[in-house]
Amino acid sequence: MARQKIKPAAVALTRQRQVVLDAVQAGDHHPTAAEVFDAARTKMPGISFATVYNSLRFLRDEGLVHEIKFGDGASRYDRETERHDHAICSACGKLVDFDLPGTVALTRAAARASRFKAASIHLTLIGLCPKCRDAK
Amino acid sequence: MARQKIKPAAVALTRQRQVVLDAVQAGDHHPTAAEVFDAARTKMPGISFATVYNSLRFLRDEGLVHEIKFGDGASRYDRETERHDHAICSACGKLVDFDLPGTVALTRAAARASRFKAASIHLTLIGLCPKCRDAK
DNA sequence: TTCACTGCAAAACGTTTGCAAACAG
DNA sequence: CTGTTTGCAAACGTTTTGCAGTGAA
Repeated sequence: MARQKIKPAAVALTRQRQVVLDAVQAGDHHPTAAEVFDAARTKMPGISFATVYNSLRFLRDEGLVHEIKFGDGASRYDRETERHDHAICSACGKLVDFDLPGTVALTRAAARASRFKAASIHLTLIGLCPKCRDAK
Repeated sequence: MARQKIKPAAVALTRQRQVVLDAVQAGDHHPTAAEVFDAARTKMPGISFATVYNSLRFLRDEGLVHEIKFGDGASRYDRETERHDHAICSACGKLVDFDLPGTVALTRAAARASRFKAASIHLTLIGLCPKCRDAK
């Protein structure tokens, strides 16, 4: 299968993996695997479900995409791979990334309270997105 | 099916639901549904998988237990129903509850950063539990 | 009789895997 | 030729559901 480079010194990706990566990186959509599959299909009609899953796993392991797992069913995939936080709208389900300042101190406080040696911290806010807040 | 009260003015529970509730409340184990099923079976050998699941959903909806969903497979059930945070050991998988002081201010900061109207905030620390930290 | 709950088996869901064929190097 | 990746279908683990039967009021 043909490979292509994205950039010099970047990982070489197969066409399938490139298509999957593009699907995740298009928009700040946080698509599920099924949505990635649909998007990938429009670019490469023959691509299979298994390949999309395998590719997503590969890209996640390579650090090229971020997998977000909330309890609510399917994993979502995020083009943002740096540490960040999430907010979910309880009305419309919208998921947005945001960055909370001061997470270093927060992590230290959480480590103290839990008596764990902290590696990372995940913070999720449940609430109403601006649109749903205004709609009320 | 026989019912029994836990306390005056508390919800009346069927025997099955009581057994499931007991299984969750025994220890700070954070059992999965499958573990609750096993524990419930020792007290009531005939109880079915479906009934355990239905009971857990019922108890969760009634606010008697707390369901914790991390991405890693099965839901865990927590006897602690008040707001609190979780720490997971990346080495042994141990899950502990803890309480971070100052979450009101934290929620406000997260709401500001995300532009959401906050309802609740969930914080999870990944790291090493005391035992695994010492074992290194 | 009425209504909720149980138990069983089957379905549903998201995800992973076994395997043969296709491909790249 | 050798190792990797694909595509298909089938399997997996978790959870829910359809439905007949049981129990409580």
